Amino acid sequence: MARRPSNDTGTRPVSMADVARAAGVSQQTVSRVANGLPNVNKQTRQRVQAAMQELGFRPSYAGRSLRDGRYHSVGLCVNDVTKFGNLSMIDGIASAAREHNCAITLVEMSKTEEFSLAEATRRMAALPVDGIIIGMSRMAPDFETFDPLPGIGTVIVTMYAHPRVTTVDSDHYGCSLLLMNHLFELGHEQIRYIGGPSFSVDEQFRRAGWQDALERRHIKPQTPLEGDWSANSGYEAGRYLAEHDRTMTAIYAANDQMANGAIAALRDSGLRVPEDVSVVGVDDSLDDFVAHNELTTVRFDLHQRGREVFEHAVPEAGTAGKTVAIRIPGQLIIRHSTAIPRS
Amino acid sequence: MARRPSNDTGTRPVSMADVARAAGVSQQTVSRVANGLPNVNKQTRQRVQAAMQELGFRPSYAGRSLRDGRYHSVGLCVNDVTKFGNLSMIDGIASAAREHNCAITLVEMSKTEEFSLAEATRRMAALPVDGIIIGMSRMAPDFETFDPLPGIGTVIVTMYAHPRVTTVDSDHYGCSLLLMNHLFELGHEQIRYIGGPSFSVDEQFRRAGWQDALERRHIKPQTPLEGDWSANSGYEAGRYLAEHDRTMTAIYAANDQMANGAIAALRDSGLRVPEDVSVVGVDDSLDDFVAHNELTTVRFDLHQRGREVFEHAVPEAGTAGKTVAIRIPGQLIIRHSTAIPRS
DNA sequence: AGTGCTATGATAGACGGGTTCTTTTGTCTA
DNA sequence: TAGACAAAAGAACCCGTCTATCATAGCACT
Repeated sequence: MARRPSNDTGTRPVSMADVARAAGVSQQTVSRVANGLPNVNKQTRQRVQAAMQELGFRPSYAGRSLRDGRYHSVGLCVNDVTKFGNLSMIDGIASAAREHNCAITLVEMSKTEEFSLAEATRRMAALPVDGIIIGMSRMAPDFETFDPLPGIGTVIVTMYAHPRVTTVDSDHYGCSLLLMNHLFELGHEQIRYIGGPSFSVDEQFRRAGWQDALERRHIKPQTPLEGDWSANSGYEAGRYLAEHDRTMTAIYAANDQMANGAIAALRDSGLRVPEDVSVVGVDDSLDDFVAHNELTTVRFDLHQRGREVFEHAVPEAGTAGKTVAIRIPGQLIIRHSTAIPRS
Repeated sequence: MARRPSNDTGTRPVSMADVARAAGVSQQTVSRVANGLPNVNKQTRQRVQAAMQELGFRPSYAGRSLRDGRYHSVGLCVNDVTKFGNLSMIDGIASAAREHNCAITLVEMSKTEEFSLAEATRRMAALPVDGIIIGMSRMAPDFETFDPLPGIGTVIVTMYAHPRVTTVDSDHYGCSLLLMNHLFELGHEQIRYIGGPSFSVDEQFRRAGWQDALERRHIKPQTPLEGDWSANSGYEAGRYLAEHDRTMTAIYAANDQMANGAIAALRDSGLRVPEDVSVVGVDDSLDDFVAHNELTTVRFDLHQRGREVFEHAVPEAGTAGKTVAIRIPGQLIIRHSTAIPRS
């Protein structure tokens, strides 16, 4: 096979040896100059620096990594970059990584194909990473049986706890309790739920929170509706509820986009928000897209989540070892889509 | 300094030599097994594979990269992951990279600090990348003087052409022409413009397209308004126009989010869309957030852009060399926010 | 017995940066 | 002028993978 040329005339990247030859010194002296070590004659140093400049020397990442066994990058595996959850994950982790002077090696799994933790780990492990982060937005078939690779920190971003892997996530269960308590305090009892697709882990926990909150108050949860996170699916669900449920006083939509659709549907059905029906969502994601955003929602601190994820995947100093499950609480943002129910 | 242990008891990753010792074979046999080469006895192969499994062997990325001189990863530098433009860039490039069995090494520059191409290149070059992609959403101070590093493919994602670097972008100028032609054909002439922040490169080209389209028809462009891409800024601009411009029959907002805000403002001002005023946007980004999205807009093929970017950054086979400037046209999506103007 | 094949080992080298040890050179002092 | 000492520079080797030889043993077939 065509190896890259090892002679001097080819396009092989410039190595320390090349610089040394050009400057008429040994390779170690070049190393000393490159790393700012002492014991180099001032003139020699300048000569070497000039040679570096001229040849366009840049140290080989591979050589350096091979030597010190670190890559200064953390692997992140997601299935679909564009989904709000994944995007916010990338953002949060990117800022945590930058604080540690670290890059992110991003692998997007096929959006269609079945997603297994073993496969994701296998692919990440073949890359230059000091830690592995896997976003598990839907339950992986091998979650229970999965064993992390020894010798490399692994974190799964999910609400599920795992006996052998640290998991971190925003508290998708707790956010429901925050919203439901807010609605309870206003006096709502008949609170319908519009959820995301049922395979979604976030959906499962948000829905469980809604259901548990009702049952704790001995209110029978009405059948939850299933959307696909989009505003249109929220609209359809809202329309259905407006026409079929005369007792409902509030809707909890599992994300802001569906909540926004639901609000439009209610208004198209002649119902006022919040006077007739209160609506809440989750994510606080509407601001850029909707003017005068009035939706009561829960905001997650995604940067904090990113930091937690990063620091458990790449344990800085002896922090390693214990497997934990971290749930980061959200913050209730009360706007004007919720009010005391009509009596 | 504390080197990682080179003995067998430490946490040093498992190497081929370790596997060879455990399986009682030579290192070459392990290599043959690892790479699926022939001429290995079936039983020996199994023994080696068992040893690999037990020790948890995975080939060293550094060692392999050092040898083959390739990293199978492409560097991507953006300033803010969450902005629509950057997100769509990551998405498009991720899918192109996956097709080439390649990862993305993502570096997010500080959102606040000044952004120079030299600095971005310097940081990317120290990472495991076969090519460098820089998203230049605002003009870099050193754009004119910038010289790409020799020996590594470099692509800047921007509308500006560069004499020594290949640049690729969606056609942010042409999209304006598409929309303006659509409005002209309907009979509009007084078309106001709501732009993004003026430092944005996308904004500069979208605005230039609007202005040129008008001037080609000998229509004097009215003062463009400046927003910040958000729906709220679009709302304010729309409100201002509704109150101050009685002759306007159409608004071109430089993205969908502002267009959505502008529509809300027009309706709050008692104007109908599209009967009284037509509104167009760019990006086709509303679908998830707004129910019954009726906005006429331009959609860009972001995956095609990603492919172009990727393939110029990592030229597969002798494609290298020529510096080009690629502009990928958008597609006009006509919905129901545009109509024949009131006479 | 000779030929040809397969399986494996031994050894070495390339790749590039960094560390350690050693040698050379230069300067200062007695 | 000799000895002490520090600065400067070089030589060797390691990290792990892969390949290129060459050697050797074993086996089957003619």
